Amino acid sequence: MPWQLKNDRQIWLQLAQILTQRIVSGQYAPGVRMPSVRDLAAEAGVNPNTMQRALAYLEERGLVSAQRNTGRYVTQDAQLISDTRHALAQEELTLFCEKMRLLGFTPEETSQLLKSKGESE
Amino acid sequence: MPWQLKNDRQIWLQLAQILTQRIVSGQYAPGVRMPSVRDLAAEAGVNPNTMQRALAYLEERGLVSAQRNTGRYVTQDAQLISDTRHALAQEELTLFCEKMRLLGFTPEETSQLLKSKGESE
DNA sequence: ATCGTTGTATTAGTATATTAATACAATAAT
DNA sequence: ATTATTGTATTAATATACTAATACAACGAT
Repeated sequence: MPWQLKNDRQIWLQLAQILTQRIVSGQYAPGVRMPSVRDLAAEAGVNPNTMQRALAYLEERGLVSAQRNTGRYVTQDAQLISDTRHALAQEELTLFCEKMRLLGFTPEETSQLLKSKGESE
Repeated sequence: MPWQLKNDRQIWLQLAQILTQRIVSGQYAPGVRMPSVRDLAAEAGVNPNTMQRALAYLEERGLVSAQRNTGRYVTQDAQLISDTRHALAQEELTLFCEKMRLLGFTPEETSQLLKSKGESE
């Protein structure tokens, strides 16, 4: 899975989002050890400090915890992961609907467009 | 309509997006004169240079055209406006679906969530 | 005991975004 | 003719993001 970073948003925010996605989607399973800060940074092509900031953000949310010398681990709290997943989905849903509304689409039209897109793939 | 600017993306990009939304949604009708750069900047609480950059972006797309001394006008090309509107909608749609996919939701689940949201409002 | 890896912290340097302060040419209004 | 407003351009200053280069303490592995 590539680290597709754009320059239109702060790098650490994008990193935090990608890391979170990997956790809630199960790509980083509960309880497993994550790659080291330096490895993740190298993989993503960013400075370790920037990756560290992203990881600190996840730590604030309880999604990961750092063991000072052995590494960093994904939380084992499946409920928290699930809650986070659904909260993020709702957030995306709300933002998407608002954008479509501002473009002049009704909720019905938006729903229809999404359905059409799904069927065409 | 407020100018709700965040600091997680470049200001001029946000301004350009809002201005575009106002045009494609008909809030700024085809052919009408827009407020001056300075007025728009004051209204949005940004520097005139920043607003100018956003407007230059719209001008590149042909959505507005500047009459050197009388002001700036929305294009009269209704087709261009319509095309832009649908292109932006498709773009939002694609981005949204991709984000939901990365969160671990299938297209069907995503479609269902959107439908539920619409019905609950 | 030594070495390497871990997370974390600090300081400085660089690049970029935004603001600030003007300036200018063109023209409509007076 | 003068004045005010228009879009546009320029230069400097400031704030912030990111990188770079280290350093340190803790601990497992050898």
